[in-house]
Amino acid sequence: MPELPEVETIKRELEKTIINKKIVDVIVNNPKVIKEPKKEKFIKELKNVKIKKIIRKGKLLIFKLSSGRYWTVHLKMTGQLIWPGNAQKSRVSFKFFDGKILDFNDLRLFGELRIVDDWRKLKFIQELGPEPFEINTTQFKELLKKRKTKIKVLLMDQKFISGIGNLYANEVLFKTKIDPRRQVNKLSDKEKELLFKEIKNILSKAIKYGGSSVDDYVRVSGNKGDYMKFIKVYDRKGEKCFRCKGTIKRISLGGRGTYFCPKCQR
DNA sequence: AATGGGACCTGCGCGC
DNA sequence: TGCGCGCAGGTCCCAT
Repeated sequence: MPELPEVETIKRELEKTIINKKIVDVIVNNPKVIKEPKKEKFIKELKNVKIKKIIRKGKLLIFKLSSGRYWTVHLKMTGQLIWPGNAQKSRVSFKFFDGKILDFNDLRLFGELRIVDDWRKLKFIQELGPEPFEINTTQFKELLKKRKTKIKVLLMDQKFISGIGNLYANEVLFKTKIDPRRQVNKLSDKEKELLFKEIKNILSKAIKYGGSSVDDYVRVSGNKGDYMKFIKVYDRKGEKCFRCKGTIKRISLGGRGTYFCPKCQR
């Protein structure tokens, strides 16, 4: 599932391929992923404009166009951006002046494409919490104050902090030996500091290795990310804990699969 | 504010 | 072997 490191990887790779290139055609194989404006207008907005800049905010990719408007892409769970593509199994494809194609694939059709005047006005963006890299420890601890929910649910809440999804929430809590069910207000100062440090460490390392290819995520090239080999708990139900030889357990928190070691995560 | 549920989708893996 | 069901998770939305 694409989280901050995966989306950042895609952003960096696309910066090497489509910046300053003109889109000459848009092929829509399934209009469902186009959220605004309607298909015809969407195509018109992208035809004969260049991609000037790529921005990432949380898990959202934003392309600044030469028209001054913005094209946004949310990959949700199964979205992929592939270069060069072929428009064969894509939902929408973008043909550039040199004949090369960027594919937007999305098996489960949850992805969202938009053209907007200003991405900063999107409701999703306005409500988005800060990224871990935009705040310091003091601010992180301040955000946690007065919250009483389970720590794992809060880490995945994009309105609280943006960029962390299910996989990295599980990994960060394993690394810090914190039980995902712990109430936020019961965490010690030391635990909060450690948590914040490891959020940044793990996300940075995942970016360095090009993200984690679980489920459908792949890099722009179609290759898998390399962070897989560092994953300690995600999807390891019933297997031995790498740290204490306990058994990894799977429970549901916030409606999501939660993996942890009940023996060493307290 | 917290919690839990369903909705959106499709392919895969499990159990019978 | 084959079929049907539950599950996967990012986000929104609703009820309590």
